Amino acid sequence: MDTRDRLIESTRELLWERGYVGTSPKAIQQHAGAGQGSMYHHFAGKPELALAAVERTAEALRTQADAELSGPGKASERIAAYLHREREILRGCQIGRLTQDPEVMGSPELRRPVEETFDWLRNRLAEVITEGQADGEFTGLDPAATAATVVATLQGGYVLARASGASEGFERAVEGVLNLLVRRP
Amino acid sequence: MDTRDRLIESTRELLWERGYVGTSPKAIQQHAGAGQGSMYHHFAGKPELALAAVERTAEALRTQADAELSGPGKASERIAAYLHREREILRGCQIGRLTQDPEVMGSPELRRPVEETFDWLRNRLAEVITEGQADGEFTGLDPAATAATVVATLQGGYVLARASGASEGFERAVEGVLNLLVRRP
DNA sequence: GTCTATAATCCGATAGAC
DNA sequence: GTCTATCGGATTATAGAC
Repeated sequence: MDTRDRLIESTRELLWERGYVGTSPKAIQQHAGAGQGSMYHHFAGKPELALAAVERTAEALRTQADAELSGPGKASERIAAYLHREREILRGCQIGRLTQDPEVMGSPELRRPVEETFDWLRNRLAEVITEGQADGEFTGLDPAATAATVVATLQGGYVLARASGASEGFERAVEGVLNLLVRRP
Repeated sequence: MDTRDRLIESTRELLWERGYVGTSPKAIQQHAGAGQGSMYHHFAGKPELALAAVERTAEALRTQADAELSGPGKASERIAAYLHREREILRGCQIGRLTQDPEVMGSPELRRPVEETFDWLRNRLAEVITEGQADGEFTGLDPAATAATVVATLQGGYVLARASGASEGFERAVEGVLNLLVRRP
């Protein structure tokens, strides 16, 4: 991994941990083992570096999600697999946390990959729900609204877990939405 | 409103907008129309002022939520009223946003009111769900898990709305979870 | 490409006059 | 109580040597 790559990876890590406002160029340089001159040779400044990091993270998240959602099994099984995927729950969502950052949301460039990621995820989940309905699952549900609920449960599950410092809140929320989706009396 | 109060209210506003890391004492002073000496006369520093602000916000949130959840109507109607309450959706949740702040979560004092707020809300919602089950609603659902899902949907709804810069994502998520809860075929 | 030096500004806080 | 002055350190760069 060359210096440019280490800078991007360090930025991804620090954005996840501390957000954009809380991440300084100096901290990135130290984490990457690079000097100031090196960072400013590869990137014009903090915003450009953050954009490279966010875009890489967004693509990784999409790839991971699609692996579960386009895998084998019934629609409900694929959604359950996605929700139960191994996650670093207490660290939160790498993309979702950026929505709390005023400087990210205030920059159209930095915000675009965040918006696109959630748009993609909601659409993909709605497709899977529609596929399930063709098999007799999820009867009577609106795919778009239900997809939004599933994504929101995930994002909110991270909030509950971080609030209590334990993953239990996340797991309860996921258990609850799966019961609502699948075990419909 | 005296100076001390204006400092607390300004801190509440800025914590909501920019979080703890993104809020400087200087910004608080300017927002409150107070000088440095004035702020440091009333509070030992930024952490003490933030604690006063967070505690006041937590209590306000609890009071608001309890007004809907302990109001008139069936359990499902009270939950719907709570979810449909007027909110400044694009500004996000004043308490939930703090879970993304590493310095808040790293301070046991600042984190306690955040954790207590979510504990209280989950418990209160679980009680309401249990009341509904006594009336034949929510059959077959686990109250604790379902309560976690409802709270997570709200918190995640804010994330979806902020990601797209429009409240539609929030409203979809709420619509989806209410359909799952109430219109159970 | 990477390094060190330098700089203007801001940060969180203290001191002391009024 | 509130104000201004001041502080040491961090931030976000730029300049220029190597």
